[in-house]
Amino acid sequence: MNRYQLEMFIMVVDTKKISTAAKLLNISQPGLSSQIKTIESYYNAQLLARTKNGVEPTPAGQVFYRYAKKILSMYDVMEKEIDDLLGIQDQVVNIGATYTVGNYAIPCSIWTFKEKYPKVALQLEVSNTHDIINRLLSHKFHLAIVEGPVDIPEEADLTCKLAANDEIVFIAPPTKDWENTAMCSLADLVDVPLILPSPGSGVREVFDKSLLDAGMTVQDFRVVSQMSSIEAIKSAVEAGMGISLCTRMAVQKELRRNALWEIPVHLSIPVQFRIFYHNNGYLPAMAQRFIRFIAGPEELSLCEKK
Amino acid sequence: MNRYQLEMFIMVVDTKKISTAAKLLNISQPGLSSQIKTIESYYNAQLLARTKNGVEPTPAGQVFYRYAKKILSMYDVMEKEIDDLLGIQDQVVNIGATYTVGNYAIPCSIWTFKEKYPKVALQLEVSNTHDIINRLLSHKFHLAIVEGPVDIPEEADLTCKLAANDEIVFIAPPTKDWENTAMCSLADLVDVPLILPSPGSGVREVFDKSLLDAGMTVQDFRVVSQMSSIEAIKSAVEAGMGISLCTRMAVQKELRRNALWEIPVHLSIPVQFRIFYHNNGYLPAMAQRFIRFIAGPEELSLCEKK
DNA sequence: AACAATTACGCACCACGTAAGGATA
DNA sequence: TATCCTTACGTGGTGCGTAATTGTT
Repeated sequence: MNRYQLEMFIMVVDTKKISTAAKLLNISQPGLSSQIKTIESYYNAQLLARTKNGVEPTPAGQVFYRYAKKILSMYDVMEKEIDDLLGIQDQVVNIGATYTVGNYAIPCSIWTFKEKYPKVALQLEVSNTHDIINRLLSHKFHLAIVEGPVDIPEEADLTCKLAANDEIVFIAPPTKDWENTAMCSLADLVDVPLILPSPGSGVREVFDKSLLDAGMTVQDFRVVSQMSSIEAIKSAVEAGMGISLCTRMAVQKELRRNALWEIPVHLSIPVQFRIFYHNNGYLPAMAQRFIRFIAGPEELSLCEKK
Repeated sequence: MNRYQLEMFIMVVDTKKISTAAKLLNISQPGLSSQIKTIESYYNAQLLARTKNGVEPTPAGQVFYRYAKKILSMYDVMEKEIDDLLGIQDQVVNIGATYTVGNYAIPCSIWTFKEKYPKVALQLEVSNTHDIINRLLSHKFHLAIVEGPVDIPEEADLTCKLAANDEIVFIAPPTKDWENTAMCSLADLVDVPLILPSPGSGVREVFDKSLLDAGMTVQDFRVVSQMSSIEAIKSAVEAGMGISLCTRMAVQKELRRNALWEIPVHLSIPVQFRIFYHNNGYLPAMAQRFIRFIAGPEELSLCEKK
């Protein structure tokens, strides 16, 4: 029985679905299923009753749920007490992040992390992938968080961890033209005015790569503009200049309040948020805590709500 | 972080030595060392200070120790509460055990287990290895605990778990002749009157096998008697009929109060206590709890005190 | 020499991912 | 067909054992 299993079980009970819990935990659904089964056979008791659409805890499962939370909070309190002894609360952690990550994913995480360690100083700098990685390599950051593919020099001794999964969505202005758009393919969009993220941005890299897989290039589209700022892109789309694309996380709010509409495209383009840090370089304890907070299997953050 | 790691850390702090803790946990010393290191790097804090002979907890280690105990007890309380819901407290568990195990190792474990589950009915039957295994195979027992080598038919679908490690000791009457006996070899004992456990007993099997490795047989010794009852053997040795051998566990008390003396022999003869149960046969939840209690990595029992 | 811990290295198991199957609306 | 869970199976990471090294009494 380990901490991560408690975390997993709690997530399943909270979401009432193994599948969505798996998504939030960034693991596969069968993987989570089998973990649940491991827990159940440990107590040889059924903890979850499989309902028509999902699962719900049995009485024994409810007991487990209650104690799992207690035990996890006990772990947290312990860690905090240890941290008090170590005197690491006011350490400075320098974080480099790319635009999407730095503007949309990280702020909430920093906020949450600060609730745990109010005195910690998290210095966040946002730039493009290339720049961020370079500055990590020259030890300007303790850690870097980027989206999309990254070129790391062979000789660099970096650790890489998955922080979160997101996907690229196509966004359109909330006008009649785009009302109730049917599920479409990339080919259906080639004639529509398209605003692209500038080359070098993570989203653009992912998009280019996925076009390549589909046997297409950006040349095939009617590109009306390229912009590097995500806010600029969103404004342009809202203003009706064309459609565009970005990570779901970046337009979560707009989609929710219908400031932008999502174009349902048949192709799913996943984007990985990854965290990098020096393998053997000295890491302040607090930086390590933050890494675990973001990317550790047993803590979930990057405040994504699905 | 998992339950077993908490258990391990507690054991290390309690014994103040990684090596003896490893023995009690039935794992290798380097294995335990590396687990400790894993825990330390998880918090990236030193939890144990390496002293001249052993280790002692740092302040942070003491915090960890305190919470580890709390968390473990919370797990226990949870399990009990789940068991209440399952209504398994008064299940009957049939245990078969060989003489050494049944008379010396198990009783204390049963006692301890009953503290946890007062209403459980543990039926213990003691016989020789062959008989015990046969009756397990014909489902007369839920589980069997035996010492020494066991012949299991190919087709039998049994699970085997290590319950504990012990070793064979040579015992002599507490007389002048045996006072301050120097470390000796098997060869030095061939002319001494020897009382052997009957063939078929676990200890005898282990002994025969280890003689074989040394290129000897029982014929080489001056065997004055063979007895199946361990108590009879002990009485005979105490009465001065000769020397004999048995597991350390079986003569722990006598050695401590000097009713018997141990002959320090250069050869170490380990004895394994193993627990067997049907793989696919139905196991009452309580039997599974008992197995975990005896052989599970995260609970230690078989009340051996070293 | 005996004991205690660490380092190095290899194997074996298990967690987890992919793919396919079954059940329900 | 879409959703949700399970089963089957292959692979990589790691827990742990053996052996060798260092340090201490």
